[in-house]
Amino acid sequence: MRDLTARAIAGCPVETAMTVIGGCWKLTLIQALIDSSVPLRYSELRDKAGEISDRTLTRSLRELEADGIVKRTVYAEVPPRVEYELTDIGQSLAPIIAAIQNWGDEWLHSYSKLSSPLI
Amino acid sequence: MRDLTARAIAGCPVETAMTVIGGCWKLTLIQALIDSSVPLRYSELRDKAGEISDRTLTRSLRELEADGIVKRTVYAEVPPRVEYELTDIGQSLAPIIAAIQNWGDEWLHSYSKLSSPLI
DNA sequence: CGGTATCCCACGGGATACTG
DNA sequence: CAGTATCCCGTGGGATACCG
Repeated sequence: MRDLTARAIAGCPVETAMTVIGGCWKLTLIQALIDSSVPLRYSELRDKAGEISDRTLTRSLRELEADGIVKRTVYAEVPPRVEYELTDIGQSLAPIIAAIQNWGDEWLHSYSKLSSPLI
Repeated sequence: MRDLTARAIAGCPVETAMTVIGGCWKLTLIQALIDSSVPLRYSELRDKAGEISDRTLTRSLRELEADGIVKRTVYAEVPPRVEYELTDIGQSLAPIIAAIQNWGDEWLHSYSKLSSPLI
């Protein structure tokens, strides 16, 4: 990827967005938080996301936190509890994700028509 | 990335879309074709995209073609001429790209407020 | 003009094991 | 419970050189 800070941020907002929400899991995690509308714990996110590995889940969440998309709250309890929720700017991704989702459906239909059946 | 065929296509349309339009250059190329509204030649796309390498440009275009997003037309002339244009499903990405672009702008503003100035 | 070929690197992501 | 640590691999993308 072209240097995210120099090119994406200075030049093209599309690339900025793709950098921030890029990586296959991030939209999935954001979607999970949108769906729940209430803060989710680490293990809840892991369950909802599917087959994500702990390492990838942690890294994705930390990047989303660093980019201001999610808010991470640690409760000093035993056993430990950590909750994740969307920030305002994170919430504002909802319509985009919905649009991408619809387009993905459309694409799938048109694609399966013009080529041999998938799988 | 989780196997694009098995998981993305079978499961989640968001991942399907991200697979098809993923990679940092694809949206940029699609955007260029949307902006022009007339077929573009290879060299025109290269100029509009910015600093893309030939190899990456060719590969991206071929993938977009394989996924039914762009149509590639070769004219048997000397010197050779190849034109690229969006398919219908490719055109339908326009609102999504616009949405992503707006979000990228928004994010940039909110982000530069909550952290130290970029660059 | 519109590509290929070859080589190389960075990084997202998985697997496994371990911990405060 | 919510992670870290370590290792490994596939792929996107750049650099350079060459071709019909």
